[in-house]
Formats: sequence, structure tokens, C-alpha cells
Amino acid sequence: MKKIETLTASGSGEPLKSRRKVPLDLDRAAAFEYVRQAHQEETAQDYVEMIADLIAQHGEARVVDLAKNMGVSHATINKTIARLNRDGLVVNRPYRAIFLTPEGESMARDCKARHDIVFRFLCALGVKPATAHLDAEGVEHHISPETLKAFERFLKKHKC
Amino acid sequence: MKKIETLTASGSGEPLKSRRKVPLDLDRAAAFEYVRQAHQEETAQDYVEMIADLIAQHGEARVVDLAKNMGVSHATINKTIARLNRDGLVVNRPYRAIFLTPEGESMARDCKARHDIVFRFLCALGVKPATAHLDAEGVEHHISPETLKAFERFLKKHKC
DNA sequence: TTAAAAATGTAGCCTTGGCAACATATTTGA
DNA sequence: TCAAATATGTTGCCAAGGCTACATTTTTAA
Ligand SMILES: [Mn+2]
Ligand SMILES: [Mn+2]
Ligand SMILES: [Mn+2]
Ligand SMILES: [Mn+2]
Repeated sequence: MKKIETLTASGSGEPLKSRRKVPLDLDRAAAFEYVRQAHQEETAQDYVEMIADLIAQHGEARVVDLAKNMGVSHATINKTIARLNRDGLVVNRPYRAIFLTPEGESMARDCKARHDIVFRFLCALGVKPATAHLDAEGVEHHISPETLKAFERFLKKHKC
Repeated sequence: MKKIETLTASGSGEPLKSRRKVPLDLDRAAAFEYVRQAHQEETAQDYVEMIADLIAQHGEARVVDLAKNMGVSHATINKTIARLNRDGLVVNRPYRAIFLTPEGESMARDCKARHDIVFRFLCALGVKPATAHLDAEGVEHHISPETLKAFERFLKKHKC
């Protein structure tokens, strides 16, 4: 007998292709999880780096300067600082400047070192400093220790 | 006369340092805005690339396969696909597979080309393929056209 | 044919990180 | 000294992207 096409929510759709055993690309999923993890850590890293920089420049990091330098509103800065405080990276009191905990300082040092390597690597590769500056701010968070070493090797060979 | 320290919300804090004219680092803010923009476009790029890949492999992209390959739940896939649909990158119907619009296909091509260059560049630099695979998935979104050209130059010189 | 399995849809919840608007505190300068 | 300017705090809103739990549809296989 001829089967009448069922009219359901899907309407008159072509049937899905039979799948049987489709190979699961577990590697790919792992890469995306790795990127998501990097993005979770990114804000903290950029902030502690910036706070360390402002302290080096002015002796303290203030909300208004963070807002200007990060390009966001002061409300966003306040919310982020609260998270950094919660996570033990900064200390701050109302209407006072923000400072780093030892853990925050350590993270800032590591991040600045990595950031500098990435920036100088891009420059050594022939990228204009202004472009290298833009790209490094994002790339730095996705560079594994192994790749960072490769960048350093390249810098040693191509030191001007 | 000696001024008694006011007891306000801030408690007894050291006064903030006088700031006068602090130089505004406008460049730095621009870099962070640039990164935020890249992150806004990232999900769409990764998804259309993956959808194109699944279509090339199986003739269609299904929710369950996207979930496995992106490493997220099928609920997340559904929500994201709704956004891609809203933005004109995919077409889909309930309980049916997902396909790319011409715009989605174009984006997928561009992203795959860029992804491949980044991956091969890292490998050429001496990074192990497994690590290059992980790093490329994040780095690709933070590479400007100028830096991409620098990567290609390097690849031409170091083709094995 | 049909029950079970698999896939898909949907609702509600969460965190992050944006914003504007308004409230309060501090600093500055006349 | 004190009013104005500046800085900070807070509230409430939003979108993106995660999740679980449960509902529904489709596909598979007995
Ligand atoms: Mn950064
Ligand atoms: Mn990123
Ligand atoms: Mn990616
Ligand atoms: Mn990719």
C-alpha cells in the first residue's frame, strides 16, 4: 500500500539521511573546549595585566583609568573587579584604588611576559607594530606553552 | 587646624593620588574593542565552518553531530542555530537537517581557508600538529588580513 | 506494524560581560 | 570653605552561550 506522507510539525521534509555509525570527531570537540576555557580566563588576565601596568605608571589603578584603557563603562569595570576580588586576584575598598594580590601579581607577570613575546614575534614576522598590537591582544590567550616556545625560538633566530 | 578624618563609606582610606592629566591610552582601548568584535563573530564562523564540513562528509549537518563535534549540548546547538538563522547564515526546518545560505557558504569558505593557513603555519614553525590543532581553533579569530599574509609568506619560504 | 530508541524542540535557569540611568562620595578650585 | 566637577557605586536591563529536564517527533528494528 502507498504510504501517505504524514503532515507533522516538520511539514513535508526530505527524510534525514541514515547515519548508522558516524565517526565521532572527539578531537574537534576538545579543541573547542580548549578555546572556551581560554576565553573564561581571558578577562582576568587582561585586567590584572592592565592593573599592574597602571600601578607601575601611577602607583595605583583606578576605576576611571581602567574604564578608559579597557574601552568599557565604569559600571562594567566595577562588576568585573568584583569578580576578580571574589577570585582572589585583587583587593579593593569602596572609593579607593584597586591593587593586586600576590596571586594577581604573579598572573600579571606571566601574562605580560607572554603578551610581549607574542607582540615581538608578530613584529619579527613582518607585521606592522600597530597591527601586531591589535592581533596580540587576542592571540595571546590562545597560545599554548609549546607554541610560545616556538615563538621564542623564532625570535632568537631573527633577533634584529 | 587639623582636619579630622571623615568616616564615610570608604572608611579610613589613604587618599587617592592626584591625577591631573593622565595620558589616555586610546590605542589600548581600541585593541580590546577589536578583540571583543572578533569574539562576537567567532561562534558564527566556527559553526558555518563545521556545518560545511559535515555537509561535505555526510551530505547534511544534523543537530546531534554538531553537538558532538562542537562539544556542547544539543540545546545549545539549537539556540545557536536560531541565531545563525536570524542572521541569514543558515536555513533549517524543525526536525530536519541544517544547511548554509550562500552567505553562510561564503563565510565557511573564507574561514576554512584562514583556519588551514593558521594551522599549517604553526606546524611549519615546529609546533606539534595536535597542539597546532588546539591553538589554531582560537588563534584564527584574532589574525588580521595583514598577519595572515605574513603567515602565508612564511609558509612559502618554509614549504617542506 | 509498532514499541523502543534516537533525535529534536523547548522551557527555565545560570554566568559573563556589555550598557544607561541614577545615587553617593571624593576631589578640586575659586 | 564649599559649590562644582569628577569619580565611584548601584540598580536594572540586555544578549550570548552554557546547562538540565522534560516534551515531542522521527527513525530504527523486532
Ligand atoms: Mn588580551
Ligand atoms: Mn579569543
Ligand atoms: Mn575557531
Ligand atoms: Mn575554525
